[in-house]
Amino acid sequence: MDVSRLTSKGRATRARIVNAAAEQVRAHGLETLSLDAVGTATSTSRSQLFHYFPQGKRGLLRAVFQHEIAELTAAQEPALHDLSSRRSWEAWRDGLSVYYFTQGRWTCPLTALAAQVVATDEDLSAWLIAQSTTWRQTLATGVAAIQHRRQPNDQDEDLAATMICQIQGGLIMGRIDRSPESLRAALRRILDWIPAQAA
Amino acid sequence: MDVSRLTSKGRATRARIVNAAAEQVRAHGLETLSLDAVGTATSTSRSQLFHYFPQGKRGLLRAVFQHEIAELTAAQEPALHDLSSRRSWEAWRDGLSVYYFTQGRWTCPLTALAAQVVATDEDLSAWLIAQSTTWRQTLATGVAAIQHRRQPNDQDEDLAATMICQIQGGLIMGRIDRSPESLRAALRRILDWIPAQAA
DNA sequence: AACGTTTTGGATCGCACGGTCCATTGTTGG
DNA sequence: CCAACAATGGACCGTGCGATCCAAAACGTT
Repeated sequence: MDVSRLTSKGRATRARIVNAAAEQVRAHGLETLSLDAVGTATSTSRSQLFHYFPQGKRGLLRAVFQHEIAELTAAQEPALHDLSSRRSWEAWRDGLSVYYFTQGRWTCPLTALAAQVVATDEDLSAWLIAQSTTWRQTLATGVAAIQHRRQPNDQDEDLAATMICQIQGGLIMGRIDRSPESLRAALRRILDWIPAQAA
Repeated sequence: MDVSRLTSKGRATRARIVNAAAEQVRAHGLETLSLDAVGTATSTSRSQLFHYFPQGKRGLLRAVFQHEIAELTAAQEPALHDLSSRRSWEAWRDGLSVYYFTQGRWTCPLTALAAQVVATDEDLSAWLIAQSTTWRQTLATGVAAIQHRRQPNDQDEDLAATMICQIQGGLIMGRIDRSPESLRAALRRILDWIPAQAA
């Protein structure tokens, strides 16, 4: 689908579809996402869906993931790209907190969903790997930056990975026992690992 | 299904079905688990499956989860119930390592699967919550024990939760980027958090 | 106004898959 | 040896759902 060829009306419809699909996924997961339901929710017909997403459900799913990850990334800006001070790290963490706790995003197992699709969609899988790698490297750069180093070393990478794992673990455990506490705890202690800023 | 009424032959068939289902889930996830596939793999007919699992797919799934969690628990024994020494903690961690890294269990997102079913099966969900709570409490007791205390306090609980989150995060991230490295790293540093044994 | 393109409606197909049912074969205990 | 019950085979059904297709309406452009 060549998005640039779309009329503004078309773009709006497409966005409506993506939003509705994302909402349904957030609420009920991937398995129960049905094209019919999306159509009903958006008052669009079958042909529209396949018009905007020639790859069908798979294409729609890709759009949903892009949508969600874009929001996750946006929530961390602008701190994410200047993690050289403690204050900046705190801003980053607060951004994440807002993202996860407003509109109940902590129940949205984005990563768990990702773990599902990697088995069935090779392209999407590659894109997701790239995204997660970028995230980790950005954080690692931040860990290096607060120590006045420009290039992250292996230890920084490891620490960045730890932080991400901590968040993801908190998300998924919270999903299981239906409490935001694990995620909250994870975010509470996530800055404990990073070394204090050198004077 | 009253298991005690089963003939030894019947028990064997039932076990075969559960094993095959567990294997398929491990390999391809929940979504694609089909009763036909299980039947083919085990050379059993439709009626057998519904004979042993009157609740159908849902019942089969419950059995699969029980099966998997039993193995996870067994892998941590006997250390899990005497975590009063550093050596014991190491034995525990090594047990987990063996469990996850032999027969490629690190790709089996047990918890991610659990996160899926909690939405659809209330009973199974409750059971899973109980399991995870028990696990956390057992670890918390261990954290208290190595400090010569009998009762875990909130801090011990928190630490136990952290360890579990770390493992789960490592599992799911590894599933996404298709590398056992995150889990390996998580297990490598998991004992760093627990306080040194008092002299 | 006229033509090409985009957007929309909706009927229809095909099929995978969970579940039901009935009949047949095996097994066990009195 | 013979009931009673368990174990097995396999046809059959309903349906949810992704996908295809044929048009028709709306829109923009000259």
